[in-house]
Amino acid sequence: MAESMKGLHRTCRCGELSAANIGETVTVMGWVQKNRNKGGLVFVDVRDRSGIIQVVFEEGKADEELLAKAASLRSEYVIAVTGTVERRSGAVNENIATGEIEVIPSALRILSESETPPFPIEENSKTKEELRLKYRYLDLRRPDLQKNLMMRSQIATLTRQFLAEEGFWEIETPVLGKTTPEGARDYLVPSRIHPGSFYGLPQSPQLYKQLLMCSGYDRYFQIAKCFRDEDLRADRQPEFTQIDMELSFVDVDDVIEVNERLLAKLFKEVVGVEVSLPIPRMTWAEAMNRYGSDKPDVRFGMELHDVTEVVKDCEFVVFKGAIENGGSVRGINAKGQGGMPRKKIDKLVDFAKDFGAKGLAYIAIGEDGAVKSSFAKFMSEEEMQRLIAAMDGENGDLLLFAADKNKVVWDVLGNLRLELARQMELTDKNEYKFLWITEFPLLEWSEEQNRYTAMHHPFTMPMEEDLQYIDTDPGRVRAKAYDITLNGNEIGGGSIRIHQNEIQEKMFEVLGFTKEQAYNQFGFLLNAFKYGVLPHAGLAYGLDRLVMLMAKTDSIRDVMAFPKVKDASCLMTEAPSRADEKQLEELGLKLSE
RNA sequence: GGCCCAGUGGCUCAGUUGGUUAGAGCGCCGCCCUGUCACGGCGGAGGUCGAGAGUUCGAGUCUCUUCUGGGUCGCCA
Repeated sequence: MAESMKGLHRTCRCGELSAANIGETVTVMGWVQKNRNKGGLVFVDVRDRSGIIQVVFEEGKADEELLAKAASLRSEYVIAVTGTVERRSGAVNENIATGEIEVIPSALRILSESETPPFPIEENSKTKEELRLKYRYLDLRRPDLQKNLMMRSQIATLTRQFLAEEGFWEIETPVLGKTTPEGARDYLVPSRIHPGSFYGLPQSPQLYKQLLMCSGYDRYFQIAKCFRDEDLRADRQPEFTQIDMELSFVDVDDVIEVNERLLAKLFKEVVGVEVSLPIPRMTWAEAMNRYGSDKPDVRFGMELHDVTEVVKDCEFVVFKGAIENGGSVRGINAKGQGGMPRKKIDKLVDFAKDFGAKGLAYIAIGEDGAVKSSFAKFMSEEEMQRLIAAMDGENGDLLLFAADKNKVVWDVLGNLRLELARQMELTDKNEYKFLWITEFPLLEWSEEQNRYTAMHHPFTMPMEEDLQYIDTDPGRVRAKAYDITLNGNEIGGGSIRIHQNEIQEKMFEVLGFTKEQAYNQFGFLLNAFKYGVLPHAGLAYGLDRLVMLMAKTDSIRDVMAFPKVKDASCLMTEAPSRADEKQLEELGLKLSE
């Protein structure tokens, strides 16, 4: 039978008690973690978000009724205990923070009973995620999730504090906005008042924050919910949170400077990591050439070597063909992996094929210097030696080569490099290596759409010195865009925005928009730009991903309270669900099936 | 949309080349136990082996289909 807490007042949380409280009378409330009944002596562990405290019911000290009540406690009952804090008369438990004290109770109330939970409420759960997500409210009782969400809260609080001190105003922007065809697929919300019309949920507050700059708000930030209707990944959810900011009258260095100090503060205060400033910068071109990635993990080397020049005259058709088609031949050197069994190398070849490679050429150098290679028969001895030398190949090394269009070669070797690092255990989760990536290409050719698309977004400022190529060679134009990366993850990105109407219109033209289409979609921005628009720039972090890295987990779901599963549904609420006929009718919607 | 992995009592798992009545640990229920904290002792309950079809004298095990969850490619300005 559930009892009332009337007349009781919680004096502190369980884990807040220490030897300093010895002798005090306290009232704690929480969940029964464990009941250890020794007969005339009952130990009850009480848990709340702060930790665990042991309560000891002893025959003689506690009356018979109290002892019987204690014995009746089961896991996850909610109880209130009033008693005195005492030094443990038994052994100290070194494993918990309150291990040298215990509460000797004078009163016990059962505020709520509980069914046996479907899985144990404990740290380092081994229970399948599927079940934990169905009972997320129980999963969230576990200390590891509580720790992660506490860290998330701390990060949000520190961010607000820091940005406020730097002169940023926190301003909310609409969630019901205008749908835009550029970029990711929008979530649509039907309008009841305008049947057939839809709001789009924001993929980011991009346009609103630019307009706020136009309106003179100078510095804005928001911890903003964003939505993208695309397939999920371990680090991607359909709704996620950005730390979003925008600044007026600034250039690249200004944005980077304030953000470096923000990152340094967060890492220092939340995880005790000193970030040495300034954070190194690397151009996109250098990142691709050295690491095959625009978010390189620089905790380890294994850089790409461009060997196109070395092999350009050889008879190996794979290399030759790639070069003749305007591509390149590049390789990576997996140090000490020369003895890798053939089967494992074949697995790497399959891995490479997943990223578009037609194959993977290799040279395995034995400890004795004997060379095994998939293409040795097409090369002279001298060509082989030159290639090995170009790769810094030594005895015991495994050299892997990709030959194709640059984009494919980068992608294949960039990912292969990460896979090998994983196999060779070259990375350390406790090491944090930040890197800015700058000078991204402005545009990207889309085979599917047969046109250029914006690599960042259509409001990104081209680099002045490249503007001359925008008509003749648009792919060559670099952007004033920057990403902040950490250990091979993009944790944030931003750009200087276009603030000249003629450049903005030019941009839409290059993207294949007619003037009419551009005004139809973004007219409010283009119009705003007619009335005194200032230079401005911004940046946005993926908060979930940032917390994930700081909490050292592998899944974004571990740092969100109520995440969705792979097919974007929620196992707990069973959202999304079908709307009833009346709702659909009001919205003017008819389903086709 | 493609590919890969997993699904066996409440939880985590084992289950041999297809072969009697599918096991273990934890949890749960009952009894006992005054210093436990992974408490201990004794006893007990609990399974359509994700679902469906097929092969077979016989399927947890083999085949096909399907469902659920995870990872990933495409996709994600």
